[in-house]
Amino acid sequence: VPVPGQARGPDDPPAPARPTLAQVAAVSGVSLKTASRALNGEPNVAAATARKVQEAADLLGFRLNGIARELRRGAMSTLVGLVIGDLGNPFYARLANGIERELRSRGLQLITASTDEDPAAEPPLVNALLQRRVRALLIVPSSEDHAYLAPETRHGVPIVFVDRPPVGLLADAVLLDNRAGARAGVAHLLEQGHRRIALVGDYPWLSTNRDRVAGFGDAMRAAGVADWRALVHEGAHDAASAEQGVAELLGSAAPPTALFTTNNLITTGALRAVRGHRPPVGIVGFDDLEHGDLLDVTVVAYDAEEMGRAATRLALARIDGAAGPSRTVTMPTRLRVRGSSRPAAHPI
Amino acid sequence: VPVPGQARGPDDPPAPARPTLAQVAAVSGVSLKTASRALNGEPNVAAATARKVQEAADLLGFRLNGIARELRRGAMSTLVGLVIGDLGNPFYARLANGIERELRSRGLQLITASTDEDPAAEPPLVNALLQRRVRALLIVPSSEDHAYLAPETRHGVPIVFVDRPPVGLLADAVLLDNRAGARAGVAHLLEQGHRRIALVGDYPWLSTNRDRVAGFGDAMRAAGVADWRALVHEGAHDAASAEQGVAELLGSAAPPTALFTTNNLITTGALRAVRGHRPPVGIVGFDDLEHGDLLDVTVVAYDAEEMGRAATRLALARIDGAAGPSRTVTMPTRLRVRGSSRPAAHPI
DNA sequence: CTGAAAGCGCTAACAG
DNA sequence: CTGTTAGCGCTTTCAG
Repeated sequence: VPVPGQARGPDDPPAPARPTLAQVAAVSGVSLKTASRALNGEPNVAAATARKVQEAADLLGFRLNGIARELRRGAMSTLVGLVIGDLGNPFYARLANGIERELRSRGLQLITASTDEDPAAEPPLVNALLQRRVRALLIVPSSEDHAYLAPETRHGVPIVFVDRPPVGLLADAVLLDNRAGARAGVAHLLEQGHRRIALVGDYPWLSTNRDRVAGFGDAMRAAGVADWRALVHEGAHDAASAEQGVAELLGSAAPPTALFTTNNLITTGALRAVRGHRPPVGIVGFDDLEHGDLLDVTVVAYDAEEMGRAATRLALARIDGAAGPSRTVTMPTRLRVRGSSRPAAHPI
Repeated sequence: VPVPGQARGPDDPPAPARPTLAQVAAVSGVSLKTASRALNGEPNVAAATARKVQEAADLLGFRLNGIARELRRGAMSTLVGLVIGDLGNPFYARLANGIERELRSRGLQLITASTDEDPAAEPPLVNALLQRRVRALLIVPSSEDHAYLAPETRHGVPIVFVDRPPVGLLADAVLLDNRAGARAGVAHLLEQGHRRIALVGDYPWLSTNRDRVAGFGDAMRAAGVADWRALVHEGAHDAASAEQGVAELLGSAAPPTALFTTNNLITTGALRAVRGHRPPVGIVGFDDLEHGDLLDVTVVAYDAEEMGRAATRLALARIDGAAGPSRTVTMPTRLRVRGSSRPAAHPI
């Protein structure tokens, strides 16, 4: 219930201009600098003066202008920029969450820009963030060449790549051990007796996808499946296209007995497609799912939030002046075996 | 592969100070203002001059200082602030995604701050955002009194409340029809023959929870279940506590035959607790789940991303000068019936 | 303990 | 088409 007299809405008269420090100083009868000192809690201000200034500030509804302050203090904000695909993808959301948490502990704030995975959208967004003088930049790159960022690193803006490595640029990065993770997941399916394992993958130009396909190949070759390339089906980029792709695979002449899906969205689509299918189709997916336990699906898991934190720590270290060569942190994955990788119904 | 000579890393010598517009002007042999015009694509600049300036800028690695620009242009940024619980919750992530998309179409950028649902964390975060002179503020409030924001609305910063209404303040808001949604969900369970339906709820002081409990009461009373209050179990705030709570309920002397869970996290916990339980326990949950279709769970659904967009539109309208009384947009919910609300095994 | 002056990097007015 | 002057709101010298 709104408190009459205190509460008020957007219906009231237009905005009076915001009071400035000069006005606060005038009202409280001190100089600009004294007002500044008082409001910033600096020492060497008489208690009575400080109180007077504070009262004037409250009366006027004064709020320090952070833009002016930053300009004066050297045009460096307390903002850290993040460029990602889209926040709607749980992976990105968890990543952003980890980053935000780590930043918060340092009094920094996160500013997010989404590319929708459009490579052309990346440079303008990065540019907008740099223009805003972000303290550091975290990027899950969608573009294929990052040489355009070189002038920036030269001016001391730390840039950290997350999930996908930089191309044409040396920079800090936090990556996953995609190849080993995929290899372990596929090896597990092979151990269960599967041989005709189809890989359902994302766009082939994504480095993560390439590495996961490579891991798939490693495992298949090791198991003596020579024609594994014929089992690779790339090009899905969301749950819907993955679902359709898997449906087609299952309807083909020699359907796979198991699937290796290279990311969370594709796994979701695949799960939809195989629902109720007889005989059951084995599945191992890369990326943990929101409800992976309830869906009883075997996954190659890792801690996306920790990835975000690790990337942030790299950036913070650079902000703190850490020099030295660029570092790459590779995060491990862990095979989380659940019901979906059940023994093949019809081992060959 | 890094391109030698172009690529470089953080290992190189310390950051030369960033060049300013004055330096670009000096190098290209024009005045400050001409350089400004050229770089901003303003008219009335000779093509040759523009080129010269651009070259100097590229050479120096010049990047316009957005902070100085904003200060000069009136100390109003192109930032919109969002204060939410945490990005890790899929609901918040979807909301943020919708907001970000809507903002992007207007060239505005999103800055996010998480409270972790801690009421005390809210005011400082809001303050930090206002100090940064955000163009508008979107809040999913966790605090219980928003009178402290009154001075801000008076200075023309549009504030929009999302998901939960403001208290002690008149402001625009986008809310859900929680009560009707809950009523419909519970009515559906009643229609399936359930009578002993337990509500598993969040903290009782959350307005959304209160409204959903009220809707539960509406439906139960209408069905003649007088002692419905005894079936209300509030206080869960995450999946783990909900799981434990439900496990206890199911182990009690007179276990419920069905559950109404008041948000996504609680539904997840409940699903874990009832897994494999005999006889099966009916479930209707508020909030759609990431994999609701695969989990075959009946939910009271709504479009969280659209909620974010609607809230952003309200804010944009105010930015564009819309006056008038504060508006509240109430978004409808939709009962999405799936398998988990199966007929009661033992109707009373 | 307090104040006056200078200036962060840029753009808005006004001249030329 | 181009240049000069002023000043956004604040903090930082440097003097009292």
